Amino acid sequence: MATTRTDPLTLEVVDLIGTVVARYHDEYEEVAARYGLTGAQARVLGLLSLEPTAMRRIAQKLKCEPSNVTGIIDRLEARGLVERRPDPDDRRVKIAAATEKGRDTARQLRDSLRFAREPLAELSAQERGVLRDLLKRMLGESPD
Amino acid sequence: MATTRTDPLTLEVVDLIGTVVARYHDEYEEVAARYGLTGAQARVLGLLSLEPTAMRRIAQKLKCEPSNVTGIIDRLEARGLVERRPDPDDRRVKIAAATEKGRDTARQLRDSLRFAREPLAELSAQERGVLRDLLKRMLGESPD
DNA sequence: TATTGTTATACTCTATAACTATA
DNA sequence: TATAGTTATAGAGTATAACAATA
Repeated sequence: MATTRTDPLTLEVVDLIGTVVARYHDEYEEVAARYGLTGAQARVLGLLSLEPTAMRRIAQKLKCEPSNVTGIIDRLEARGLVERRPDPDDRRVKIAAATEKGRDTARQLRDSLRFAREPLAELSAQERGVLRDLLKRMLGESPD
Repeated sequence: MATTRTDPLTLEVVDLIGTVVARYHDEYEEVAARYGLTGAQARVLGLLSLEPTAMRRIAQKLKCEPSNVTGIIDRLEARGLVERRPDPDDRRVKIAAATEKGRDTARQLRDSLRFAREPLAELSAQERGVLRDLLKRMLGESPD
């Protein structure tokens, strides 16, 4: 394989992306904490606010072991943000679903995440379009 | 304050940035694990490979409490990657420094982080320049 | 037999509070 | 008295292994 040269420009962009990642992550944790949630809890609640999901599938999306999901859902359920439902097709499966309160919280949380939105306001529509296209090409085609 | 409109293009870019953040984070953890390090340990080792740093300053850079740094440095020190040195100017202060083995590991680790480099190879030099400028404007002027 | 979710265990990261040795 | 680092403690996320219920 061809060695990727690391010219100064590439290194600068890599560094900028690192900064974006750090800032995004910090803000996500901070906003989650504002709602009394950990980052992992906020991510799961965000997932479930889109659609009810089986425990095992949640683990896949989080890239962690299924055993960990039990505790995260336990804590969200204890606060009335999530509930476990049986799967009518397979009695082994439990489906976690956001309650109405959970969906409310998820929406507020999403609205509070200004990071990726306010800085973008600095850019014109055309520039945002360019940024979109460049990011898309960086990320390549990898539908999850 | 003016409400930030969230037009479809902005939302798309926000989503793309979220994907970049997730992928970057996952790869960082995975590469660290390949060297038997946790993400936090790898980040600290990376810092110390650039310059020896007092415990308190490490906590500031990690945005965590100083008490946590003790354990992280303990574990890195137990593996011979880091050492504690006294500060000649203030006997309360301990300065953590990467050993030669630690600097080696940090360099290998850095070289293994292909994420932000290989995808950029998809872009021309001019496009990387555009991306750099857009990211810089997004991030604004905030020297750490 | 294989799979789903859970439990039990151990490790790391995290914040808080109390302690020590310096300043 | 204030500060740097540590220790003690508790909560949370993580992986691994073993288990019950179901397929």
